[in-house]
Amino acid sequence: MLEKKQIRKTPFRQEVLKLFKASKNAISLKEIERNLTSFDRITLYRTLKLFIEKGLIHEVLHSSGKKYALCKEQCDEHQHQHNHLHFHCSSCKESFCLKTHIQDLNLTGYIIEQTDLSVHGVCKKCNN
Amino acid sequence: MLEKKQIRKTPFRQEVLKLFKASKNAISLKEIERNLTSFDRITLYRTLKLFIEKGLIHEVLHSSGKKYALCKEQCDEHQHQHNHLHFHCSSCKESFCLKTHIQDLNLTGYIIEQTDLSVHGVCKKCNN
DNA sequence: TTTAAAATCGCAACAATGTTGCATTATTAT
DNA sequence: ATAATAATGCAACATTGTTGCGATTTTAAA
Ligand SMILES: [Zn+2]
Ligand SMILES: [Zn+2]
Ligand SMILES: [Zn+2]
Ligand SMILES: [Zn+2]
Repeated sequence: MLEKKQIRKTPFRQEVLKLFKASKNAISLKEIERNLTSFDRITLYRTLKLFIEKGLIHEVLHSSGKKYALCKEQCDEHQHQHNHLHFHCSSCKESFCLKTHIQDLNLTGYIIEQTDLSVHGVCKKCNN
Repeated sequence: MLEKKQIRKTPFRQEVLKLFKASKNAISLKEIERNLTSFDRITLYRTLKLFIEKGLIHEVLHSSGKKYALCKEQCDEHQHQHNHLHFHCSSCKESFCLKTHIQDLNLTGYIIEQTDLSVHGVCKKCNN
């Protein structure tokens, strides 16, 4: 998986990737740090930056901070192509990547490279 | 305008609001700081926080940092209700609030409180 | 296998932004 | 005018982002 994205395989990167694979939802920097046996802050920073650049993970933006999640689509070093939305639950604070289709946006004259749809509310589980 | 949003009128807040009124697009913290005659970092931080809480301005999220823009809709202390998208131009680095209609999202079981659509690309002006 | 090149890592150092407490000052209502 | 209330300015600290550089590790070549 790392090789496929042209990322050199190292023990630390494998551990970080393993963490992402085990995470159902997007995870914050703190959550990542908590779940690593040991880590260097800067190395982790550069690892995440590289993973993003290579199209392995993508950022999930939120007013209170960033989260990160594996890319499910065909993202690469040139572009992130996501057609899913990010749902932020105000109750459990989780951020989900949900499949959806964003309509064609009527933006004549603009070149659209990437769209990100962020939705805030209460998720299925918390709405029971 | 401040009174309408139940924000106490002070010289500093008036100057910040004036800045927002004069800005066509969303502005970053640095841009705000650059355009104030003098400022205290913490007071500015709290002013922006208050303006957001009271529904006077809204955050415009971007991977490289936040920007802020006046709310054009009927936002208040309870909720921000935006139906526009944020276009981030990779050329001029400006962030525009553009009017659009977001389709009904097929999210059965979820409670939707707020949606934010962020689009990255090249704006009209830079695409000439 | 040995060696050289290239990339990664770990640390220091610093920048930017976010956040709280508290004493002082300004605003508002009585 | 006075008292209550809120805003301000400062110190202090937390979090995250970012770069440089030497040491270490990985990869490729000889
Ligand atoms: Zn992606
Ligand atoms: Zn996602
Ligand atoms: Zn708003
Ligand atoms: Zn906007």
